[in-house]
Amino acid sequence: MDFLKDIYGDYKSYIGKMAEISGWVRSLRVSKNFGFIVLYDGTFFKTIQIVFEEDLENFKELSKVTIGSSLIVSGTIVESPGANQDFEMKASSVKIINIADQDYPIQKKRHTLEYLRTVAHLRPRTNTFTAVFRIRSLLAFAIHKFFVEKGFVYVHTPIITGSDAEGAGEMFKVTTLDLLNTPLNEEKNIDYSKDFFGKEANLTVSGQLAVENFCWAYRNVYTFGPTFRAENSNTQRHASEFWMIEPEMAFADINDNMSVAEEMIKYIFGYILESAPEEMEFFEKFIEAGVIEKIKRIVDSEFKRITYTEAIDILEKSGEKFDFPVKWGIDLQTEHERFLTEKHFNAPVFVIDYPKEIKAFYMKMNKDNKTVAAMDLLVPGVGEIIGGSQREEDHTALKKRIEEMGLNEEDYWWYLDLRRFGSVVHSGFGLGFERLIMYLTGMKNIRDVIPFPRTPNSAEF
RNA sequence: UCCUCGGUGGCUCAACGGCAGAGCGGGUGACUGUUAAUCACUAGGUUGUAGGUUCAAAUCCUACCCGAGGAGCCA
Repeated sequence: MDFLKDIYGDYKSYIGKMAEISGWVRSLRVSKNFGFIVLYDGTFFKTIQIVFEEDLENFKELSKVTIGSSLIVSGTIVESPGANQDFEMKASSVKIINIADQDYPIQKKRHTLEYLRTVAHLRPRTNTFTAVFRIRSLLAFAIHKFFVEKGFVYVHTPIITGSDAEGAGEMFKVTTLDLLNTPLNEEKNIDYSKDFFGKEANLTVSGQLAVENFCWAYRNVYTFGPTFRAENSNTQRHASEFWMIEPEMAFADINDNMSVAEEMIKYIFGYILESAPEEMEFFEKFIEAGVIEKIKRIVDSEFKRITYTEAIDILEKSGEKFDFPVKWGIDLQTEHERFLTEKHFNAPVFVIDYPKEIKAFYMKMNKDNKTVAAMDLLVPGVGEIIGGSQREEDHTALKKRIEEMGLNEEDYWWYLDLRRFGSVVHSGFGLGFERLIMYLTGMKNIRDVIPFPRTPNSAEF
């Protein structure tokens, strides 16, 4: 068996030689005495054109195969007289493996992405999705490669968490209790001591608190896995199940944090440009004109770094009319973020040192006692792609913050312990894997970069 | 969750109170190099669901369901 990946790698050495290819029909055009089949074999983004003539014993049968059918084709690789391909295969025999039923939902025409979501089991066969999901795979590999090369240790933080205090959003409950007959305690609340884990359990919303513990063992660590948010958010950028990359570094402050984030983005983007040129060309042509140039510019550019206070200043002086008035202390709205990254800088920009009131309890208090060492990375088109911070490493200060935010100290006993046994300055961030894919490919909806997306009211497949 | 727009054949859409249509796809046939091939013929519909108004509803009204865009929450 020969593979398109290899043939495309050096097609000239195949010219005039026999080859055998197995794959699926993407398109078929037949005349009286000959026909063309466009075949993909899964190993490469590009397809091969099979030319077949009436001397084939199953010519009649073959000229009736449907889109999606599977074939094994033997023939000679020849230079193609056609304009759209350098080479093609002249078939000497074609074995029909399976003829797709004629109601195959993927047609030889453009479908809307919304329609393709309703046939998510079939959409990876289309050009768009075959490209998206190959990029997704390569990107995951590139992330591991980057961190491993830098000496980070990959930590598998739990998916089911006994902590309901990760502080990043609504959680999905994990239970084996009979929902029609839940045991109640004396206060008439659900008695979780009777549940599977003997306590309340949830799907994780973030691996951060867990991964921080491993910092004290390996210095530089990261977790990369699925996370879950039971938020009823219906946007192009949110899903109920998504993947996050969360590095955490000991002896690293917020500046080190930004440097690693920037280095990582550049590294993985460079990796994709190199390893998936065919897919990127496709996105350039059909999804977002200019996307390749956009990614190249990121790889070569210096990310901007401004403080929240400077950001507010820029927004106030911009003369722009915002729906939400700008004032020091507000949380930046989508329209503000977009203005900064798309209009003002037209580049990725780190915004740091946010007011403590609008950020999480574990973030390092700055000397001004008003702001914390938080950082968000904003990118054009997608908005917030990274959220991170330097962590509060002082035991007393962290306890105080937990109290101030009205949280329950007991829930954080092990997290607080880190600050008692060899505490150090440390920092980390969370990167939305899907948002990264969206930015790279130009795909506009998170549902179209997840194989089987989960969103409110939608868990088909 | 809120605001806006939409739901008509397998897909993409038209018809916007008065005969439910087109292109693509499917089927049948024609065609000696196609590239989303081309050409001819043909089958295919309880107009998202449930009510209501009307002589008459895809079209107007009400509720619900589903989808999209925007907002909030965030990654």
